[in-house]
Amino acid sequence: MSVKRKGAPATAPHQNPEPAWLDQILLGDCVAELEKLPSASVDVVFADPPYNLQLEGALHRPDQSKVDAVDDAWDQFESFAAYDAFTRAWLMACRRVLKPSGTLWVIGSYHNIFRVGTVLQDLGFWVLNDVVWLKSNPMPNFRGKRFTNAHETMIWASRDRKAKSYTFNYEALKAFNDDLQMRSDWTLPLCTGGERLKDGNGQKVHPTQKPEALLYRVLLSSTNPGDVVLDPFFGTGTTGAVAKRLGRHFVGVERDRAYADAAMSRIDAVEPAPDMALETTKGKRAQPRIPFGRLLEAGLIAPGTELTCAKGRNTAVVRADGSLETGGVTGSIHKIGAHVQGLDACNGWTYWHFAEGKARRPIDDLRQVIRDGMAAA
Amino acid sequence: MSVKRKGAPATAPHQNPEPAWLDQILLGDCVAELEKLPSASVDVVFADPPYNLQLEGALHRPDQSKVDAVDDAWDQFESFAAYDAFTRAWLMACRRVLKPSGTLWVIGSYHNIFRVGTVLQDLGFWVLNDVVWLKSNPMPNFRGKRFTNAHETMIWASRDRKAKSYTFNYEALKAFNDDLQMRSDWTLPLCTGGERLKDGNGQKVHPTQKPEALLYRVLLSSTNPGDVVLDPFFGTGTTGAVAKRLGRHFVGVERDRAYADAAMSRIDAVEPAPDMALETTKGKRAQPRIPFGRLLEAGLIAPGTELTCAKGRNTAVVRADGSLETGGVTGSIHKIGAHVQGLDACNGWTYWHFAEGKARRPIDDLRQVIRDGMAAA
DNA sequence: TACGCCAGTGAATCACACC
DNA sequence: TGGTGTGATTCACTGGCGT
Repeated sequence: MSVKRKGAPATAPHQNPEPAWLDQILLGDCVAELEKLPSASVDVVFADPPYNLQLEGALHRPDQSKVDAVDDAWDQFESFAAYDAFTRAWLMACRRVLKPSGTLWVIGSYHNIFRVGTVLQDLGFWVLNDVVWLKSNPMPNFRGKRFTNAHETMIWASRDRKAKSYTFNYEALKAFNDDLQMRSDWTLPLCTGGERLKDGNGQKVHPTQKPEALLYRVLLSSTNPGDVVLDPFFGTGTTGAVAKRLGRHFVGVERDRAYADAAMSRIDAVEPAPDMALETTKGKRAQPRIPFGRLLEAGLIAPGTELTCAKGRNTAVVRADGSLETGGVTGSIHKIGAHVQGLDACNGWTYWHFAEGKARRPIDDLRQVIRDGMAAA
Repeated sequence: MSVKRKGAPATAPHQNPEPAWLDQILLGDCVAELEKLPSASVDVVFADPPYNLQLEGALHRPDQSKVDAVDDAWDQFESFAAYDAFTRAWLMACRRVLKPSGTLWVIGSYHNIFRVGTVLQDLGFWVLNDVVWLKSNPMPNFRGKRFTNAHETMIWASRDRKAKSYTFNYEALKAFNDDLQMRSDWTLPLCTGGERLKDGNGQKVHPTQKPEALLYRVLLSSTNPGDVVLDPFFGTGTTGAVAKRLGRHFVGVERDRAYADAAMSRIDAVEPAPDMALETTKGKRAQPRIPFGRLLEAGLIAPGTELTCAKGRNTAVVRADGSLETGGVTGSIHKIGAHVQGLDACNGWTYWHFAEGKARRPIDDLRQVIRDGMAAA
């Protein structure tokens, strides 16, 4: 059973006819549906499996609004063992349909990615890279109990350790990345705004829709035009939409008919236009911010150092966490700079100075040392 | 057997004597050595285990110079199963010596981190975050067959799922990061230059020496001054050096005497930061609790006073016992604050305001008056 | 039309002391 | 041990509405 696409391109009579499952969504359990495909028939797998989040109570923002948690039934597993068994089953099914030179991508978070990586290695896949998706606009940590969970991890692996010449479009990626080798960290925003599929009530159709820019990089790097990309957890079809846009074929498997229907109409609306898309997806690696604490880590300022204003009139002492202390008041370089001047705001980088011999230099000079070091590398 | 440190601070006679293993390097296999430590004796573990790299043949740069790969004997394992058994053994040993409220950090790359993460979850550790170290100056990929491997992954986990109040210096990290909460991606350079330990021939002493900046952030976030940090793969002692600098105790285990010797002289040369500079920013949670009734006792609020929300729309009257009354309903400042807004919860301290002239100020300001008085006394 | 303000929201394993 | 009550806690971005 499958969801048929409309307006599938006609196959020219002199070519091999395309298999019936191409550019389709197979409706059903992914392991069962994959059995219907011939072995060694797809070039790349991209999989976004359930993460097995283990949430307890509801979480509220500081303003008391409720966080819309991912509590769908498809994300519930009884135990790590059950999750491992599930993972093993779908990875084995994917391995069978992958061509020997094929590669596989899986995305996950710390809840599940270690399990997936271990199973995948045990099955004989060979990890080529792990790639981290750095979210430029992640949800904050509302209770102040952990670091902001600001990234997800993708594993990129070949089918076998001795895989024959898997596809990696090194030069294309380098050109894409302003003539620098593409790194294993990709900074991209979440899928929001007009790209996010909404239902008639304005509610999101799928709780974990991935941004097209992510799939764009994945497919650009590891597939060629005309390749077949399998997504065993198709959801609302981001993989299919980007595949079509880039002139790749897709096969999706999805259990939920509502997701599959949304995916199919979404993909039908896609215009293949790779050249234009390249422009919109391309982005420089965001220049990392350098917080004041970085100067302490780098040993450029030691805890206990006294900073002064340019004239030496106001002073403050640097603490290990990068906060300043003066007259019993503590805060960031900016807050304390404002405080000692009786102002609302202050640029601490230019206000505070450190002693160098008899001279005083702004701490901004030290930040420049860090930036120069990063640029030189 | 251990490597003794020089100039260990004398323990004052009236204090509990420090255990003999504190601020020492235990020379030997980490599982065997850890058996000598009492259980529940360390606050945090930082582990940089062997990576299980499986390199075949030598890797050459485009100019044919040989890359100095990590191919030391200690980094070779026969199989994933052997690596998993090794991982299980040292993680179990660490778990025994960890305090119930302790946390553990492990750093690794895609070669081993999935194995480590899985074993750690299976042993009952509870992952709090995975943190990626983004290398600002990674080694390029010379063959052009993969993405530049530009990051490593750290797992931060509590000893148990229901761990009691593990240490996370949220406010300190926020101050460190220019008043934004710290994210799970940290951009830091590799350990190079003067920080990198070299032997008499200018060769690096250890192949995978970690930058002190990385440990600075780890220890600042998850330990307090005086805590004990265990590093079961001590190497050249980055963990010990930063621990000493930040006023934390360390225990190291290292199998290789050359590494241990290099570590000990390195640590002896470290100058600890002054105690005063080790004080870090604390949030309201660290402040003593003041019940609302205390404001009435202190005469800062009189019974019968009318409180309002910030905009003056909702009102309530203070009763002599510190409860509020509005529309016939009575309860605590929090309960009534929630009630008038139709919410489940509310922080009454910030919700309710008192009149001062024409302005309204939150009752939290009055609480601060009491706290300031306590601090002055 | 431009701009400012306010409300809404995103894969989240998000208290703890006290009785 | 569990139940109860206090009260701590958010970043980047989008979209709608009002001036």
